[in-house]
Amino acid sequence: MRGQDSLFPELNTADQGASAQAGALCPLGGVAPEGGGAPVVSGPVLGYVSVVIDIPARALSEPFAYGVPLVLNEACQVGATVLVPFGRRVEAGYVVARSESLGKLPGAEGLEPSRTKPVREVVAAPAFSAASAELAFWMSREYVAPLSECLRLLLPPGGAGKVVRREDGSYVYEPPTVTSVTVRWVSLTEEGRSFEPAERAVRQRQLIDALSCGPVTTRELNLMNGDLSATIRSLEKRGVVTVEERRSWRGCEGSTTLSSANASAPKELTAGQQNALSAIARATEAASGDVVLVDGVTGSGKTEVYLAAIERVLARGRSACVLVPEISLTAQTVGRFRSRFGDAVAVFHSRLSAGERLDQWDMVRSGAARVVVGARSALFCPLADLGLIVIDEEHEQSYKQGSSPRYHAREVAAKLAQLHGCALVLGSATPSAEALARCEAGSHGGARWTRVEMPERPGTARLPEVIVADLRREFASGSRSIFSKPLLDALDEVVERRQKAVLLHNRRGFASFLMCRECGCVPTCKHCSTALTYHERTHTLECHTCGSSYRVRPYPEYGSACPKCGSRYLAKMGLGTQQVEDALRALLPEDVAVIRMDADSTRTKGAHQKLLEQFDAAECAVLLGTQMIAKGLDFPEVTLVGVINADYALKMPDFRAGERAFDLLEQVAGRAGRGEDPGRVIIQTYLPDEPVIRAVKTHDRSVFTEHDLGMRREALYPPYVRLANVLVWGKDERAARGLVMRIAEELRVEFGLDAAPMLHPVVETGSAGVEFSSRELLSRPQILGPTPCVIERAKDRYRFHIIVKAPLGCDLSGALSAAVSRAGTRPGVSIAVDVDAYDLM
DNA sequence: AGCACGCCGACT
DNA sequence: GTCGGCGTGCTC
Repeated sequence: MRGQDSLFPELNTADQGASAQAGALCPLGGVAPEGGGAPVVSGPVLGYVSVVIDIPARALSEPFAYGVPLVLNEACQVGATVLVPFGRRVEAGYVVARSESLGKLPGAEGLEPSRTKPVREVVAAPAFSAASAELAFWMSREYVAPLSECLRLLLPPGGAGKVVRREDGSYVYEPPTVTSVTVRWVSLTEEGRSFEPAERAVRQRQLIDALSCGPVTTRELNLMNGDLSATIRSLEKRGVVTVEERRSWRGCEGSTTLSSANASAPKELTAGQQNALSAIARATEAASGDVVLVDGVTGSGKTEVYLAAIERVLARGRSACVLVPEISLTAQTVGRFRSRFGDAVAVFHSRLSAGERLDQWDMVRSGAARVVVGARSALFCPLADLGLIVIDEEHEQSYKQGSSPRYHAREVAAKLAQLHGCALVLGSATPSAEALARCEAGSHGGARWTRVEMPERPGTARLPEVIVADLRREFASGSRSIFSKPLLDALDEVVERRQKAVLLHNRRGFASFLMCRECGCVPTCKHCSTALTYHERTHTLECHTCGSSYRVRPYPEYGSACPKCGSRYLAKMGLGTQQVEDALRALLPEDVAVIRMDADSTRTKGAHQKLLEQFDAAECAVLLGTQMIAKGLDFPEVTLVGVINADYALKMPDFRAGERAFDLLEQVAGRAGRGEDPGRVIIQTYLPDEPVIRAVKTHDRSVFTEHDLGMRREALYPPYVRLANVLVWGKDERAARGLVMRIAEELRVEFGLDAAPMLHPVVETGSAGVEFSSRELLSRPQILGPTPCVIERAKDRYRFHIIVKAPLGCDLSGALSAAVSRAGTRPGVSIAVDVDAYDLM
């Protein structure tokens, strides 16, 4: 049974469903002719509801109207899950609106009441509010996604449950299997406090002692003292203790020894922090979804600003939602919120089990938790009276969902803030071009966007010195080492002074792969057109697209052979973290701890935290890792940060690569010099003249942003245009190609384009920035493609896409939706529409 | 999604 | 003549 049953006792279960059906048959009469063996009753009706059928199909993305039978009057509320007759079947659906008359239900205005069928059964209590339903409608339209998919985001974790048809033609609803759990708590009664056990009653003594500081669970008692259940029972009978069954709230435990997880309020805020707080206060006053971008250098105390702002919101009896990128959602981050707000904090992240998630969600719904800290999906949990939304590291890619509904948390949060009339706070040391452009403009989508700067670190901490190590010069001088001279010297110094260092080895997009030295081929997957990555431990080539695995060995191992020409000379390319680790161990004295943090070493639960605690506890240590170490770590003893090779991040084929590289370098640089001792950053690169590198070196973001924005303006990329990606894939190449052509054609019709894209040269007049004398600005939408995707084939499906660029004010979603629905469907061919796409491959 | 309706080819 | 292919349209 679900935990929510206590809230909704009259509902649910297969038996009740069947009896409700049988009961409904007799008194009301008017049995409909058929309906999947499920007689439909038309009887007195207490108004109508809009129901979204829980089938994620484009064709079903509009709600259907149903009557509310007398018996379901109370239960049939917005947010409830219901079973409804649908065609000759019965389906689950979600109530999104209710009204006394059909005319007042949106979308059902002209509907004949007699064509309406009654709701059959209510199977789950309301999970979302009318305001949340409105958000789902907006998302469905904005992201061209089925409404049911958007509504599912709002359901309690554990999912939607499903409708099963029985042999006899009847239907039953099977609720999700995640259940709540209760724990038995033992406590001393008032009389029990003065109870003195007999001298020889050792067990009773133990029990009383264990309970002296407050209630303890039976599980814990038995664990610490051996089986005490008999003792508990006898003392309960004598009125000394009571046993109480209480709901267990999983996902709340988990402490950390990390000192930085403690977040007692500082005595004094910096000028920047106070400034930010008053901007947030103004946005809150305005109550119209205003946005404040807190643009603060790493270590400037953004988290303290969030905490203080949340404190104010809680004091007014409202709640707050904090989004944090998945990778930095660690014990450290959560600890800071818990140490400030205690049990009022609920947490959502992907590492929680289904049960933990359900309990955290119920804590929010019950009102016990009024602060939520989580990944992007935390936006959809049922916080009542939302007073503030915070998005930390606003520029992070992970805020864009990669599967339908492909929403961006920043945009959804902005909409949510408007719906609730609360403020949205975006925090970043390296804000996205989108956020900066909106603040520059002053408003967006009817809300004010304000940027506040926090250029100073609190206390004595200073921004670290950044040294760029030119690898070309290192190479020219004959060095073949992973570490340049400046980095070697700096490492020596750290060891000598018994301090700590962080080394970033970001090899994303450049994992090891094999290459044949005779024919130059790089082995690719049979089912996909991607290069296979080489895994050292298992001697396998693995496809990261479909997961296929091929046994192979690189030269000089016996049995190595090129799959194409059979040559034995398969060379390993690329440098793994493990190799860097080996080199470090060889280099450093034995008493220096080398801790490696990457996807491999953090696979098991809690490994991430354990490694960080090791680093924290060590006297002198080097932490080596992939980008997961770049964010959020706060260790004052770190005085050196090294980047093994910055170029991997710089040279990705993506218009946001620069932004991401800048963020990564700026973030990892921010790990240095957070304490008393000054920090130093050494960046190794073959491209020292890149604006990204120059900007990090000089601590002057404008060096990068001016270059980046100029590039985006010229090449027509966001924030100057809106971008969408339409993906079409299928096993049958011709069918997929045919459909993508059809969609492109319909898009041209929609935008009134003939063939070639239209560009309008705009001459800049009277503005200060005369950098671009003649700017090419988009005046009409542009359609690029259709073309085969960069990954032409994945999991045996042929993939095509269309990229659409549209002027900022254009109704891109509407056009895409219309074009896709007119183009229709083909069997075995799938379509994904990605509005404001991040991944253009 | 799933199911009916509907309009053309090859089978008892 | 009927059985059956899957294209099109509808489900409150």
